[in-house]
Amino acid sequence: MKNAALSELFEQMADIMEIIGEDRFRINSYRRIARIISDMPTDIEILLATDRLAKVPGIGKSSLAKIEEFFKTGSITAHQELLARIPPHLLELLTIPGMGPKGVKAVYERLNVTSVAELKSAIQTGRLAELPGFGEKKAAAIARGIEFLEKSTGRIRLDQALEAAHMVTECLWDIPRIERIQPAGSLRRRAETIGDVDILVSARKAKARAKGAPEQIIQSFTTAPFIREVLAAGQTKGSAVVETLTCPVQVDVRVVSPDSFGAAAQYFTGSKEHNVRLREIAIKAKLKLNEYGLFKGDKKVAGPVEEEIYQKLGLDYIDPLLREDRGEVEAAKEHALPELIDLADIKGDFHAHTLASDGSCEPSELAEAARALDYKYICIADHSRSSAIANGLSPKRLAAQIKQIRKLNDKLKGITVLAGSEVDILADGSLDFDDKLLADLDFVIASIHSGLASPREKVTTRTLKAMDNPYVNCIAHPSGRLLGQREAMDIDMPAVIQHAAQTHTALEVNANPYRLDLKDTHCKIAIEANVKLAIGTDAHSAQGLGLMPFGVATAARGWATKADVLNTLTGRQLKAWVKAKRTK
DNA sequence: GCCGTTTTCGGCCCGACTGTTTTCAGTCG
Repeated sequence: MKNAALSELFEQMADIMEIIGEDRFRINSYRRIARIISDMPTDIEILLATDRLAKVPGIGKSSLAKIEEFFKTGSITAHQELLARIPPHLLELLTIPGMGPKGVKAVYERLNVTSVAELKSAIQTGRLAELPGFGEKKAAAIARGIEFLEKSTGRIRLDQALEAAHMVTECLWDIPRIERIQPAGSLRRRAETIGDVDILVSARKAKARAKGAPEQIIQSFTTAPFIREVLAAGQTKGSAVVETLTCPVQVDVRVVSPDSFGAAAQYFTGSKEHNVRLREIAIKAKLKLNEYGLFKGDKKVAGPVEEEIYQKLGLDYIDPLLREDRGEVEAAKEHALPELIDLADIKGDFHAHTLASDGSCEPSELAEAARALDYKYICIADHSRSSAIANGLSPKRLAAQIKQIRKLNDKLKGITVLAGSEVDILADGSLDFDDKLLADLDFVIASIHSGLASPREKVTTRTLKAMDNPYVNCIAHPSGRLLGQREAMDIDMPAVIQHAAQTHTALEVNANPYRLDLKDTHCKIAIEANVKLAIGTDAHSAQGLGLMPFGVATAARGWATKADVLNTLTGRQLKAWVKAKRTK
């Protein structure tokens, strides 16, 4: 699948066009195309071959020709021509915070700077500060930007963003007269990774310079003990780097007035693309939408309450989890939004490890923790023998564990422990345990833990073959990715989804914030193909069961309703669901 | 470059903060 590579080409063309000063609307459409392609859950080559690509909004004749050329020749002439106009490493300068296209153009044309290293030296020798439009402070800011870039790992995981948000929120609640605090941005949308954390605050009116006045709120934030560096501190906006246990996180705090709180929440939650769609609708209705409210002329028609913004635009309320411009605006118009799965719908967890493999709890402790969460069942799914590094169970040890779990269930009330396994899918697609043993289990999840870098054909066939087994109920972490650490396998996900539908196999939504696998867009095509999602925390401890909300959010971002998620079944319904495949 | 229930031409989202500026451009989200 070449979506990512192709998207990158369009992004690069847009970057270069910005530096050389092309028409900004033209640039925008290139960026839009890049996003459409990277968001696309299906292989773009297939869309192209089946004449469906031309129907995708945002892709016109010109870009269609470029995409065709890409698949015919492996490159795009227009891209090559643009590349030839700038030095090879110039685009890297754009990734430096504080350096935009105009800045890059200036340092290149006037100082002949063509790389980050050369820019560094231009700062050190003072040449950058002398450049018109620059100055001492700007040069220093760019130097810090380079330093930040060299240290930072880019985007952070959801759990890390939540930790930073929690630290700042706790500190803000200490300020008198604070009324509301609302994390916004990609964190509120529960995107799989987060760039920076946005937090909105409103306070009851306070006298100027009193605690609770906007500037004072920003000051309380930027002088908090966990702040490593202040990036900006204005009247209503503060931006700073928060030092969390695991990593530095950029946090933006914005103070908004209560009568604009809903509009601000809408605006700062995004996504950018979703907001652009909303503003287009506003303009067509002769309204103006900004972070202060929805206006008809000078009159504010909505502002304090987020729901009212949508209502006044003629839309059903759109859950933040759906605000990605992936069809939610159209659905809201037609009253066709899904009723999203909610944490309260979850009746059990399909993926937990015990001391028997690499977990830290006994089954009984996990059962207690699951009961505390109001679950009806929890599936113990320890590793199988091939995952030797995780102390995977031999057939003999698994048989003993099954007995142990049956015994435990005799004693337990209100919760059922399901005997399961996270059985390894071996290199040839066969499983680590024979069918006879698997038949004794209540629920079987199968997954790949080795050879993740194998070619597409291989990993795909392995997964498809595993699904053919009548005892495999679910494929765990189907892509194998670890956010920020390991790329997903090159697996043909549409084929996996199609086969899951045919074989009555669920696909896991692994709730661990490192994984979130299936990812949101794949969840959506799985649901459209009538495949059930099984959310599993992959817990290695009792606390690990608490990761469930990440999985629920990811499924919901893929438009999952209660009916799409296996975890909402009662124990009895689940048993019937498992049996249906075995007796097929 | 894309698009059309005002449009096949002429539009295309909006504001805060910063720094370098004597009134605004660049960057960011």
